[in-house]
Amino acid sequence: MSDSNRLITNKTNGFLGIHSPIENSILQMLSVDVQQRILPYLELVDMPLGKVLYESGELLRHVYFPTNCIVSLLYVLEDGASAEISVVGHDGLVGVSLFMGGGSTTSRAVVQSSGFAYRLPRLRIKDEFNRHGELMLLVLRYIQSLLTQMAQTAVCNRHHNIEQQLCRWLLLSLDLLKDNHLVMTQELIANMLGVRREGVTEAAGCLHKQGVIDYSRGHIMVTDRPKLERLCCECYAVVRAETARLMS
Amino acid sequence: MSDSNRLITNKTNGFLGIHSPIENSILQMLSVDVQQRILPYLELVDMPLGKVLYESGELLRHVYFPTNCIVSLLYVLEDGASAEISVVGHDGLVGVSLFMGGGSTTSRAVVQSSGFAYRLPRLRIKDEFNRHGELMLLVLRYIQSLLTQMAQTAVCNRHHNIEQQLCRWLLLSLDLLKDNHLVMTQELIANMLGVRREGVTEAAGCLHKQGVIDYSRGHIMVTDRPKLERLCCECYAVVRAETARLMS
DNA sequence: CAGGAACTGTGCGTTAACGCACACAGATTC
DNA sequence: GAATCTGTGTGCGTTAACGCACAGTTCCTG
Repeated sequence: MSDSNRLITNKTNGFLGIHSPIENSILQMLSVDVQQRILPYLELVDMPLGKVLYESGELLRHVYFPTNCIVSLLYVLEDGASAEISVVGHDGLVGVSLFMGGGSTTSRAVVQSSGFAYRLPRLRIKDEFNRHGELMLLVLRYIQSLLTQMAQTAVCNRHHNIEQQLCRWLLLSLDLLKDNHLVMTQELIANMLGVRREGVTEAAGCLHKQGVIDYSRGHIMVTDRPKLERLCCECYAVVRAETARLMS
Repeated sequence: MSDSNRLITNKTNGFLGIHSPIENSILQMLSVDVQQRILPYLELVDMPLGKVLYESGELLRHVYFPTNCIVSLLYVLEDGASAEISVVGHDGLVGVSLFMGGGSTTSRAVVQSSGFAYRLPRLRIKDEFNRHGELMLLVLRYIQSLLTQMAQTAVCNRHHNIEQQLCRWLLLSLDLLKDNHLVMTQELIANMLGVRREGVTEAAGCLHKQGVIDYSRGHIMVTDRPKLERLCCECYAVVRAETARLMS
């Protein structure tokens, strides 16, 4: 893991120059006023694959605004079984429980796709939230979209098969990336979906046969997105529409 | 349904006298100041079994503070399949999306156990929320406990069997009632859990054989709660602990 | 009190996902 | 280029839940 981290850092350092906080939708939607208040405290951080932003029950120290990375919120059971309940990218932020008074959650936040994020110390973001201005309104709306995503995931877990869920997962991830290329093993996807690795292999095989995706050894390319959407259950469209309504 | 509604109303009218807003934890936790502001607009409403407070996508007109009733938040799929993602009683409120700016959610709220609730018109509660005082802080903490409950439900759906989930459901419902008696058919429980009615029948039969519950025709009595907790998956305890931490 | 509705019990065959074991192939290391 | 590691493919038997059909039982209603 440490080797791949170093690799990612080296490879991506070159992009530091083009990075800007406005690559995150929430930061971008703030007025110049607010931006000027928080910009001095924003810190650009590397988000290598597998990095854990916080563990269940742990006090949150920062709120993260992803730019080109993806973060998964995972619930892990005592026996190690897990399930992803939400996925956050440039359209959101990680650490909502800071705003709600809990200071911690029962979930774990893990980087699912490497990249960068801006982060702000706990106290700074709380100060801004406590002005009860734009940031608060935005965050509240974002929390509602989070609720929607979690609820839809719960129903999807219950009623839809692995292939449908894989489609949903691919589409949600794809929306957070610039291209149609995912760096992700089937093993990790299985952890996210809370199913067996073999189940993902089979589902991915089906999608490949139908000409929807290509993949090999930790790389997935979506080659026919429209078809992917047709094969998917309704859950993706519901989440997408509600998120658009709330965050537009 | 209309007949049973009338019956419930008649039976419970006698209790109207002892009803008070402070039977709802959130209303009770508010200072006299806030209470005095909102009390004039609080309306005691009958909550008969099956009453729908709002449908998916519908604009919310009131926020409800249950006293002795239980409300389920259900997600319903296009094909009619459903799953309960949260259950609300005297410890919470129904209609959080009013506070978050959405005005509606993709879920449906249904009375799962008849009783009463106090409700407040949309604009009144928004006014109070916008003072950014106690009510806001309480609501935010409540929203976080809701997030926890939803997430745990999602994981439980994925990894635990029907019997364990039934135990969780029974315990969560029991905590919201004064006694150990539930008025609920296996058919309805199946809808909540998103499983077959026969599956619930089988699980309930197992619990009965083990001396944990008695039931017949829409009535369930929990006779050995400690044992019920032992048979349950961890999900109940996690939710309960986190709710206690947040709302104490 | 007869008829019907609502609720629960039971017994199939079917299916999706599981757990496990192992084979195979691309990538990395020495 | 041999050894090794990581990621993927595959083939079992097993299991939990499903879908369906129907029987039995209690309760309500006319």
